[in-house]
Amino acid sequence: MENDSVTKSLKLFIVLSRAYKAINEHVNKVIQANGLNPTEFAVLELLYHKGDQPMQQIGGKILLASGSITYVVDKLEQKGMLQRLACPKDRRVTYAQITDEGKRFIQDIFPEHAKLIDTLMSSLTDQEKTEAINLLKKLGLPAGRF
Amino acid sequence: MENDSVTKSLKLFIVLSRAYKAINEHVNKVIQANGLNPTEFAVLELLYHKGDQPMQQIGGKILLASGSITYVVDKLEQKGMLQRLACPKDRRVTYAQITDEGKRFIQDIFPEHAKLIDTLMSSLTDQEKTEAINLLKKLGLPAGRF
DNA sequence: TATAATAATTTTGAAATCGAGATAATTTTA
DNA sequence: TAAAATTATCTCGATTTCAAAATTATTATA
Repeated sequence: MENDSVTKSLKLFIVLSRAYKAINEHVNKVIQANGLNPTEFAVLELLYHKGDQPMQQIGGKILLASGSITYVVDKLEQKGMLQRLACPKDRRVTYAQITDEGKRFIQDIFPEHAKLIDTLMSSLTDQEKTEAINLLKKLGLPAGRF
Repeated sequence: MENDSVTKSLKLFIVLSRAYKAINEHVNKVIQANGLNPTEFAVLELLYHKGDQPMQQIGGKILLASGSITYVVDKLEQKGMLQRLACPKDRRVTYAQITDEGKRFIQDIFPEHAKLIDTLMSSLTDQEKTEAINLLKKLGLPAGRF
């Protein structure tokens, strides 16, 4: 049938959404139980693993509007998890930098976070995870560029 | 390495999130360009494809808090896309039913919606889509049950 | 049959997100 | 150099969402 391709794409869209939501629901619960919301966690983890970031960049990586970045960074600053740092070279730019308290938080949380994700993924073998990673890369990279 | 499994799970979580968000971003844009938000579209599509639903059930299928269902159903009702229907057997229950206008809307939109998704998925062959569907099913179903 | 427990929906107030516009700084162009 | 365009951040108002409590209806229990 000629529209089999479309039908299959729709099916893939549905299972992709379900898998993402099912896993995320659990992950978010644990994050929220630790006093942050998913966006705050995403920002903090970004700073922890990738170092200081201009506010701008954060929006691009976490997929967040500029107004929302200001809001989330405010929240994390109030909680003592990060601090703003003026860029000496370009006075329009503000860096967000994780504090020692923020680092401790991530260090405390991350093992549990990683373990939960591994558990949620345990229905796949390592081989299948590799296949899924490759397929999803092939799917996600071009879609992000459209 | 013993923690390779965890590392791989984390990697899979990241590419899954990216693929989902990249695709969804585009899909949502088209939906919003047609005057509904993604949640409203999800509810309407559910009613179109699965028939009348008690408000309750909608929340379970779309993953939405009960207060939000009331809000979204109000919105769709104001737009003439659905109507509330009292359940004769149990007066606590209200069904949501898509109207003719709602049906026309979905019929108008759906081909474009499906085509967009097919385009966004076009980096995979049909064979790869089938593999991805199977892997994501295997991943999502158990994760949903935890 | 009362009473209590459960269930479905709605209301309410707070939090999160967006988009558009404002402000300030930098870069490009004439 | 001066004006215009671009860039980064922030502010503001509106929308969407959630969580908890309120309301109404049903079912189970004493």
